Amino acid sequence: MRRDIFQAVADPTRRAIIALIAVQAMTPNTIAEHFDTTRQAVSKHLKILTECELVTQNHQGREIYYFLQIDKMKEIDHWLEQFRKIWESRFDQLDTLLATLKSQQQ
Amino acid sequence: MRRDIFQAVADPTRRAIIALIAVQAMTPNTIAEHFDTTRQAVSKHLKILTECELVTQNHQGREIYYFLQIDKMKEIDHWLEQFRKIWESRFDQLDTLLATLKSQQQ
DNA sequence: TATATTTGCAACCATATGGTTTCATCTAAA
DNA sequence: TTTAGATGAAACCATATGGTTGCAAATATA
Repeated sequence: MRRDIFQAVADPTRRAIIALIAVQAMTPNTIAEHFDTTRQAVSKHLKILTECELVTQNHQGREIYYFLQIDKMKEIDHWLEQFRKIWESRFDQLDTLLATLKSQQQ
Repeated sequence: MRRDIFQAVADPTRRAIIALIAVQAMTPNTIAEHFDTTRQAVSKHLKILTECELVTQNHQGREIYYFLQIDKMKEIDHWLEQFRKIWESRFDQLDTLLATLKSQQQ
């Protein structure tokens, strides 16, 4: 079972959970109140987010606060870096195609 | 069937395809040579990438060159923006937790 | 101590996903 | 015109995914 940050972020509910707890740590019950789904479903999402180290637990009595490991989000940013270089330097989206046609002529 | 850029990017093979054609447009056959899978599987990935407008086709005779719509990648960058603001301003990852504890005391 | 609250986990289910093989279509070349 | 190459689409399959309900464990409260 693949567990990486890209797969974690693929689900829209998980993206919403991430945005939610980025502002303030929350318990599963509180998080579930924000969605039209069961607490258990949210709990499964939190498990996935925990497995890829995107969130961390903090036990407070019988409540468990989940908070975002924002540094982990930098992995996506880092992956985007290679493309950012391209879109910042490229005049036109057709450049790769033109490069291809040019290489074909060789 | 959900088709957004986050779901498109969730698959490691698709991420590799994206990185591959970011440099130079390629045909399905050429792309498939880079992976330990069938051409048809690559074709399915290209279909998904096309459906969410991450790649575009350019017909050259009986060959079809696929090239990356790099601008679409900016959508991920844009989504990351909200978190970038946080990780650039936050001294410590525990800040949200501390904020939570503080709000509890009220 | 007995009860209520919060949570995680297991079992189950319908559907999505990623892969394969097979086949039809379109275009270039003999 | 016939043949070969490049591609997309359909059918099929094993597994992953996201959801549910039910239950057990741990902790706070009456």
